[in-house]
Amino acid sequence: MDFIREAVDEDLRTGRFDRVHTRFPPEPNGYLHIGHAKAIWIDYGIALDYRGKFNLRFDDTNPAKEGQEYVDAIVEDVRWLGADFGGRLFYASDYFEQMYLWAEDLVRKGKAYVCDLTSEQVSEYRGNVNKPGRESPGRLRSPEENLDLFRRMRAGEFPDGSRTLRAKIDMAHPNMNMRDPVMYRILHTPHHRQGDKWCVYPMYDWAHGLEDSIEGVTHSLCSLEYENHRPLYDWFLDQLGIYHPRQIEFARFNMTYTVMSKRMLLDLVEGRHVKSWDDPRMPTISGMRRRGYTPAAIKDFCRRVGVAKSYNMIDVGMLEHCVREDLNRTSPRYMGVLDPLKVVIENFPEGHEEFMDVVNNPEDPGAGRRRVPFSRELYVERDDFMEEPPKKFFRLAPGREVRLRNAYLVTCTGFEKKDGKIVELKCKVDPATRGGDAPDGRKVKSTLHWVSAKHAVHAEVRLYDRLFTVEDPTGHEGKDFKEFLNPDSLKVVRCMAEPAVAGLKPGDRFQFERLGYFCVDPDTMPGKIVLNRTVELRDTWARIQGKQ
RNA sequence: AGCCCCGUGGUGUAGUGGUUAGCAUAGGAGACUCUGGAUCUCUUGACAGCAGUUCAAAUCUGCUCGGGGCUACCA
Repeated sequence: MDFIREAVDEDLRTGRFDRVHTRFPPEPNGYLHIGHAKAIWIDYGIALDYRGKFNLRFDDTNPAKEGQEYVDAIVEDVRWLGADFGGRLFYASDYFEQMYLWAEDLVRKGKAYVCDLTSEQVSEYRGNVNKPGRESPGRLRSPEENLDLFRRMRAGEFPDGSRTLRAKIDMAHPNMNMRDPVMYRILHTPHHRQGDKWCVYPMYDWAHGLEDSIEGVTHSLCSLEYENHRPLYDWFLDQLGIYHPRQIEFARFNMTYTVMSKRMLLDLVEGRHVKSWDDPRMPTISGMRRRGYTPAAIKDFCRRVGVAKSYNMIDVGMLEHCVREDLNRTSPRYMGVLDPLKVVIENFPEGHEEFMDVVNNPEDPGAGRRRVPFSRELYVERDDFMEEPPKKFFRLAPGREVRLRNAYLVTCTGFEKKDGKIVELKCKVDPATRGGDAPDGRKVKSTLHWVSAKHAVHAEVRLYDRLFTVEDPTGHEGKDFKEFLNPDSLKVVRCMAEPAVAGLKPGDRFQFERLGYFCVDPDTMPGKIVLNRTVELRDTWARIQGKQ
């Protein structure tokens, strides 16, 4: 039970509302990111918990920055996340006429006026936190004159920026938002849904409460930065005397090793530091989807992050934990080698091949089995062999016996070196251990993944690492966050995988045993498989190495 | 500086006058294991400070300190 649900409970108990209705109100000027997922799960989750309604509403009041591309992407992301808005998809721009009528209403009541100040003057007249503002000359005009001017603004008689409609509140208010905020600006810019119907557009503070009111929203949930706007939200609704929803603010979250603002994400895209909004390194919903994250993992993450009002920085490790937990249960396993080292099984006949019967997912008996070919020449992972193994290294080394997963126990009998680099391993199998167990019960300390050379499927694998080299790229004064971009955030390698991998389709997720979770990238074409590494498995050995 | 908000283990969060201050994650130790994965067990670690109210304070009050937000014709 978080503080928002407590407030909702209270409102229901006191009769302030007799139902619950929330909304998620994105501006279509960028792609959704993981922070939006949290907002969605608060909004939608509360609607679900209280059997209320949930709207997806585009807050499309600024045609200069918004576009249909973003609308489409956002709808797709919200659907994919699993927030079911049914037919409740709305647009603030559909309410422009009603908003305009209400604005005229305020003008008539003497609560709003047309201001002729330039934007620089408006800013100057506003004063600052220590100094009260000065009143605009427009304040003195009669309602009739203001009404005439406002109608002519709408009619397109004045150039962009020449006038605004402002609320008449208090130029000395300690809350800067109450110092006669601008309600409408003149903008001769076509709107992506309204075309050139309008040349005055409403500002957020004026529009948002009206949108909520029109839709019958009960709880208008938003982030902390709007706390100081609540008095204004309430003021407009009170002046109009219309249905009055309750705004409640919660803290958004930051995550280590990434950035979360639309502006910065746009900067990364436009500066070509990433390939696109859906680059798998991006914290965008589309990027995470492409990387292999699941809606369930993201939802679980949002649940664990919680809802509160304090500044917070979430360890990206938490997100990784959530996706591992989900994928561990649901992903079929395959074997693939990212850095191949050839192995010749000397006592295995040339040209002979066998098929090993393998469980697809040990966590899910229903996932079935498959057959994996085994032959004389194999690939194993290069770092699964050491010529001179340190203590605690349990994998292959000269004379040592290990298990090839689901196949045989093998012993390393020798290796070949060229220019100081190991190029080939020689091993022998114990034929009695077919399947992986020794009849005499002897144990080995390690199990390796492998791929039959002759049957191997080639794929391009994109290995992702954190986008930034520091936990908080925006927290270094005087430095641009892009200075901390990780030059190694993307590494592309070729991998050798077992044949079953050739049958996968874009979007399919799976585990490469011992390596991590991967998914098939949409760049995959006939004859070219492209895989993304979602996240590595927990790696105890890497930790031991790190300590040494 | 004016207004607003927030301070609980490393991180995130629960707690609503009486709790051995809970949970998750991360860290440590061990068990088990055909993934050094998963699973299981144990474990380190927190109420920003100072006063006050009270039999009793993380919880109520005041002050101090610390952090964040606000001064767009963006949202």
